[in-house]
Amino acid sequence: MTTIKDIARVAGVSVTTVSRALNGYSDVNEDTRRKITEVAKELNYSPNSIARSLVMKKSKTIGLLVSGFTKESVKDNFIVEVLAGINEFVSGADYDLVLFNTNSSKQREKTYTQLCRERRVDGVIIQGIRTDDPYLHEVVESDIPCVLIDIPLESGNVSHVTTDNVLGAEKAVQHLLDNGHKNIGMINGHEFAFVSQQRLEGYKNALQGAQVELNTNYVVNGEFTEESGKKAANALLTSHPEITALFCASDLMAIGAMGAAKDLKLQVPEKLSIVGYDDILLASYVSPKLTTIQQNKFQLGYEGARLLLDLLSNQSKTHRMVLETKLIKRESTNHSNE
Amino acid sequence: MTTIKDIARVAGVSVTTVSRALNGYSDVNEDTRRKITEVAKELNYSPNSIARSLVMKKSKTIGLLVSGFTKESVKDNFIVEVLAGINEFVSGADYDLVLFNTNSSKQREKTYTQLCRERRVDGVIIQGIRTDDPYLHEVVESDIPCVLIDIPLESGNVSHVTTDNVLGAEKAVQHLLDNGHKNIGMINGHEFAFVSQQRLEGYKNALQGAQVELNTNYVVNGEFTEESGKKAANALLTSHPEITALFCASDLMAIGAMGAAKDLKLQVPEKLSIVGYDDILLASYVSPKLTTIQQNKFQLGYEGARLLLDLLSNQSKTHRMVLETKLIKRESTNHSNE
DNA sequence: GTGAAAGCGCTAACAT
DNA sequence: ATGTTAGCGCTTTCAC
Repeated sequence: MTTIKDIARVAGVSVTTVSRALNGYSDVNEDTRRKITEVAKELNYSPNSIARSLVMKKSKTIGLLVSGFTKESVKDNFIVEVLAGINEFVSGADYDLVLFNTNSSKQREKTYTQLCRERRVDGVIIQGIRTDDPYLHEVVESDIPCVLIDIPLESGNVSHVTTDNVLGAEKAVQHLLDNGHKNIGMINGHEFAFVSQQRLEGYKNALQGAQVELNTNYVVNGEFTEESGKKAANALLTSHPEITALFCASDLMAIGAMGAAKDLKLQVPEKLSIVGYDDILLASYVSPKLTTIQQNKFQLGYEGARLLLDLLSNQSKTHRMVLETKLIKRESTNHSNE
Repeated sequence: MTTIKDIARVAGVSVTTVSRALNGYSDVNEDTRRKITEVAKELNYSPNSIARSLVMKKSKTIGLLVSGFTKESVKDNFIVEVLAGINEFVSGADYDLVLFNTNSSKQREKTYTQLCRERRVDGVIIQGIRTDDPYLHEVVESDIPCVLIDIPLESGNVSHVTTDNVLGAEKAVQHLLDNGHKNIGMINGHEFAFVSQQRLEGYKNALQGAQVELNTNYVVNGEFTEESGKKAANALLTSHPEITALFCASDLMAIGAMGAAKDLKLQVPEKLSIVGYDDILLASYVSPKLTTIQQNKFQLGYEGARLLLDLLSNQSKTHRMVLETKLIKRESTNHSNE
């Protein structure tokens, strides 16, 4: 591997000059620069970013802490889409991404903070980590600049991006109410996700706005997965046959609920309306196609990356970004027959 | 940020001793080691992997060159699953992954080789790159250890992992033949993927084995996408109404073909049998559910990572790994009515 | 406009 | 068992 030292020798100049020439400084003679560039090409030189990082104390990398690159959780393409958004923004800014092994099958010995500090990432984007994860709080409270996705925390060096979950859930339930439904069940996610609380709040808001009394038995928790949604729906529909509509806090759970309805011989949407949340790819492929609340996952990643880079350049105007959601009416909801 | 120098000062030893103590060398007094570990913890020390990489000339990172983290190509979860497999294997071996910006929207100025050399990745895994990509050949011919996924090239420092595409395609077509189909069309991928050639070969083999004459007009190319599959199927079925079965080189194209069949009022599987390739998530959610050739994407990534680490440790027994595929019979294929 | 020298944080001979 | 020293490849004062 050739170094600037080699170039310096061949070009007959000092390493300082080589460094400056290659980095485009203005105080170097154009002839010298040309010569140096030429020699660099000749020797097939590649700058050593590691050496540079060491002296500059910046690695030009941003860490990615996602739980979900496991075999199981591939079903919602949520992560990939967010990643695509991050990648898109970051690639314009000459940063690379390092993917941390959050979900090692081996016993995890290092905390997220350690991971970040050892690799000397300039910042980190965190997604899909449960709020009861102790490592999460450690990294948030550390001095590492971080952006949280769907976790509403802020401070000097932490920003977050999320969608308006309260309003999103409200839209979903309002849509059901508009269709004449009164007995509306909710299948929420687990309690260790902020979005769960928020979507529950939206559910309550909508009912209240329509003067429909809240029946707490109508709300059950799943785990955001298809299987858990199916189980929850089954339990709910069996014990409360008067329910004519279901709002699910994720599309995957909604799809599970559709399965439960099928088992119970409840036609969707004739006998049971279902609205999901997320608008994952699957939503428009299942039949009936799922009515859902769309959130722009790509944008979530894109804006998250933007917030982080703002943080890194100290030009952070805001530490918080809330994106809009949209109701996508498809085939799984219908007028109530009651 | 505290350094081993700080630790050395506080503990009253030299930096060498600190280094050796922290790295678990045996030639250090246990009392000294205890003292040093203690001070390290006290000072909240994190080793600087960048400094270490510089001197060790190993970065303990492996690069990931995938084309497909774009907004559009999120549909098949192929990439994520492979990634999950890579991540799983690599995490057991204390390597981190760096994701390169292959598909920058900005004009790409650096070749893959440059990307890898600058970051000093120890090796690279390449996936989803078209065979006509000039950068691909450059990196393969470079001295960077690399593993190719679904690109059958080998040399001293390049291995590859793939599935048995010839046999896979053969199984698919054989299944159709077994069901009495004679006029079997094929929607292949584009010519810049090795798998396309191989699957075509499998198609031909199966026909030949059944003494069915090859009609080259029955084979058309798509782009592996749903839209292209739809278009290709439409053209094929319109110009050759005698076709009763379709073998598609990807599930996405098969789903597109199902759309085309619907438009043409051809019932699947009653009037038209369709078999796909990949077994992506969508395959079991569309209706009718898609009969397809399953390939284990997770394993593809897992074994790819293994091959790379073998390469890096010079213990590479083999540079080639071919995984088996499996026919998954679902609802999109049926006996021919002819 | 260019160079000499110091130093980023670490490891690894080579002493002792 | 521990310390001294050099050096990985680069950037950056500071001097000329």
